Amino acid sequence: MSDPALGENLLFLTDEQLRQGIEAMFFAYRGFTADPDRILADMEYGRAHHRAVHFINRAPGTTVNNLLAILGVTKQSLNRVLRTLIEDGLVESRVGTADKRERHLFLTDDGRALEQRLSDAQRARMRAAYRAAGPQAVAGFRQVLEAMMDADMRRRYLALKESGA
Amino acid sequence: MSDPALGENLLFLTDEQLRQGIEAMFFAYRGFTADPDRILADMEYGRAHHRAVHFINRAPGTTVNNLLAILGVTKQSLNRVLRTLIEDGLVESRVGTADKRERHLFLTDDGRALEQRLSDAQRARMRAAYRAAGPQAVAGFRQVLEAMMDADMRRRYLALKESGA
DNA sequence: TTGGAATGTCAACAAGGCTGACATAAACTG
DNA sequence: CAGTTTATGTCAGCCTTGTTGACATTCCAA
Repeated sequence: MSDPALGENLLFLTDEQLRQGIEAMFFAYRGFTADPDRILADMEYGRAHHRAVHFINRAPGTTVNNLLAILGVTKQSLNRVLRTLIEDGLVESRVGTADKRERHLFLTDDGRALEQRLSDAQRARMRAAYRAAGPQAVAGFRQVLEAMMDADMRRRYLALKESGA
Repeated sequence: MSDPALGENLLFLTDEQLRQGIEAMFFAYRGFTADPDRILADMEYGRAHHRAVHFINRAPGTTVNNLLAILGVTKQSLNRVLRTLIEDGLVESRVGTADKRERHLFLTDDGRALEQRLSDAQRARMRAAYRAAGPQAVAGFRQVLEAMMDADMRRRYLALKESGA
């Protein structure tokens, strides 16, 4: 188990190392969501609205079904969130041209403004963490996260990554 | 912004890189919680129970107040969870000896059994991700996560890490 | 003895998940 | 064309897990 005479050094796979990684994920995710959460707490919105706005901004014109798959929630849950965002004029829903059953989602100017506020806050923390850890650590960070995803989520993540840059 | 003639290569700090990191965190955290969630779904328990059981196992005899601070929830929320765990015989609450106001929390044999099931599942995914990414990536992963935490959470995380190994 | 700390409990509420059932319109298929 | 499937929306209700506020108990410490 802890025999250092292995052909390869596998000490990073001990239960204790894994547990530390698990706890690091837990505490880090709290920090990750803390700043946008603080902004949203002053509004009638929550984390679910943030996620919707983020991915609509990321893929303008996305359909409801696509957003559903990315977010991994039910249409009822998403619809509740989208309805308020549309009512409040942050999101616009346009009937599809090719397929009129589909609704294509876009951020309005107000929606983009909110998205900016939220992602500025979240990126600021991310940037500080990246800068503190350095480019090599960041590469490792991304590798481990990708390996941790479910296969279908990894596909979606990689597709977004491609489309972005 | 994207001038490659900088003294240091800071391309890993572009908004696009940061956004990819943000999305990686989102998708990876879903994977991170998926396996324990599946186990808990078959019981009357949720993710909050998992967290409580995890940290009681990690620091046996911890007080309610300490657990409160680690989990970052209100005592009412935690109490609801603890009550069911105690009623179901998974957690034991012992009145403190030095300070009889305090309750010290311990897992029972049944509690340890559940903790094992949950952490085995979570560690299995973590182990696969670690193995796929390799030790150097894991080191970077941990560095970035630590830098992402709030300062007080980082203190708690490091204290746990010390105590563990 | 009195004030404050640690804990527990009751009540009420909100966000955001979920399921099930049903409606509508559009597209597809035989 | 008739029937089925798909995409979406909506209503109703439920669960978990977070919140606040109020109040009781117990006990330590000044």
